[in-house]
Amino acid sequence: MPPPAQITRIKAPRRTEIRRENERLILNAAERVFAEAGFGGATMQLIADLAGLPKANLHYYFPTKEALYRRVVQDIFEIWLDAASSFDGAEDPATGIGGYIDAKMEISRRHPHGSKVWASEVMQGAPVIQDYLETTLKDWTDGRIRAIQTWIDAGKMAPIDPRHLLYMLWATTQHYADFGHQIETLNHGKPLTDQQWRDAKASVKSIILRGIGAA
Amino acid sequence: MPPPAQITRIKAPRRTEIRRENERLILNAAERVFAEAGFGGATMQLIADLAGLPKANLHYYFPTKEALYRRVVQDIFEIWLDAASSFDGAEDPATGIGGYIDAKMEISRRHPHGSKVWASEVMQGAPVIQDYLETTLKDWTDGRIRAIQTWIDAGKMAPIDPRHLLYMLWATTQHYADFGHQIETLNHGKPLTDQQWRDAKASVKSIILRGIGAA
DNA sequence: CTGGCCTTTGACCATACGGTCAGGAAACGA
DNA sequence: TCGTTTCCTGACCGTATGGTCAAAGGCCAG
Repeated sequence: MPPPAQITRIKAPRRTEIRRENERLILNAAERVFAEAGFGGATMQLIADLAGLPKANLHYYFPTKEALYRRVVQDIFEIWLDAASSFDGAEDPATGIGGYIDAKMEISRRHPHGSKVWASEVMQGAPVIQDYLETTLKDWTDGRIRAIQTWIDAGKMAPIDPRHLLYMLWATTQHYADFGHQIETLNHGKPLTDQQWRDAKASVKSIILRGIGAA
Repeated sequence: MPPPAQITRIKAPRRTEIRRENERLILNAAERVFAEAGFGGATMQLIADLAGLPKANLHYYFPTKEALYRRVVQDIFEIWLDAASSFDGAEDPATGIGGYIDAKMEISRRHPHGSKVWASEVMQGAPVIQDYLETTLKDWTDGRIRAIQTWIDAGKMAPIDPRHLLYMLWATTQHYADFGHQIETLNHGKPLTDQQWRDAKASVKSIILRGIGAA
């Protein structure tokens, strides 16, 4: 019979510094490798090398490759959902949707690997995050559809099907991350400059806002 | 020294019926498996099972997994480029771009697996078709940009950056294939009906054509 | 200093994968 | 029918991968 260890255990985790640091290291490496090789093509050895840790150490922090992958996808999903704040509380579609486009374009720029992992996961039928699609994403989507419908009913924008508008917003903004390599190739092999990113945002906003009659 | 066999060899391939049929079988299976598992996650065994052939038979027609994959990607690229015909010879943007949207949406519907394979390939840095991006795709893109610019100069549409317009067209239309699973999940788990596909096409065309001032 | 926990890691294992090959079966022209 | 080419396939092989483990190393409270 062990002594009453609960008292000690109940305390906040004692020394999470090393753990936090190493998990961050591993997750960063994993995000990149999963994005560049897909789940099936990624190897724990590759992730370990990129993180600068021995492979066995990865399994100390994440029991399986699947667990690590799941965590990467979840992290991205969080970031992605947070962009919704731009949407909420906006009086008119130009502000709400324009802000959403800006936010999602910024995510595509800052987290291109994450976006790719997400895209791969969904393309393959969402084997690990199907439940998220059915619950969180569905609720989120329903909410925004209602918001858009309110704008339409108030005559603030044209009567567009809100669902297809959302798909267009997702597709267009994420394209700059997921197909960044193609865009870079068509840009003389160079990444977009600050100015080019501004142009991209402006072009997207211009077309869509005018397209929904909210310009 | 062998007898002069060249005379026989020079003839058109004698019996291609079986070969053609089996290659088609294999390519169809491969397209699906590569789409659903990615290159790294796909196995020759899986493709063989889906094609209804023993694994060794695949290697008779396609020497390596890479060769098979390359062929799948090339086939998709062909189909994808052919949609350009809608673009060409159109007098005004509504016809040209509208037709292009219709054509690409139809491809997303008919070849969702191919679109996914293409997307994965590009997302992973186009390791096998980088040369296509730099040559064929670049030329194709430059040509369409000129066509769009002509429309702009003729006052037939608003002065949008043609490049970003193209990206939006690609992103939006391919989204219905690449993220088809997500769309299906948000559609009560059911694939889009004929009517819903018509609505999707109409919505996309409506927003974009109005967005570029060509409605 | 010391005891206990967290962390690290090289060595190891079972499995699954891409690919090979030899020998046989069809298919076809003559 | 015969000879030649194409096609088929079970058995096999080397390798790489995800994961395990036990022993060592480090860190901190008491």
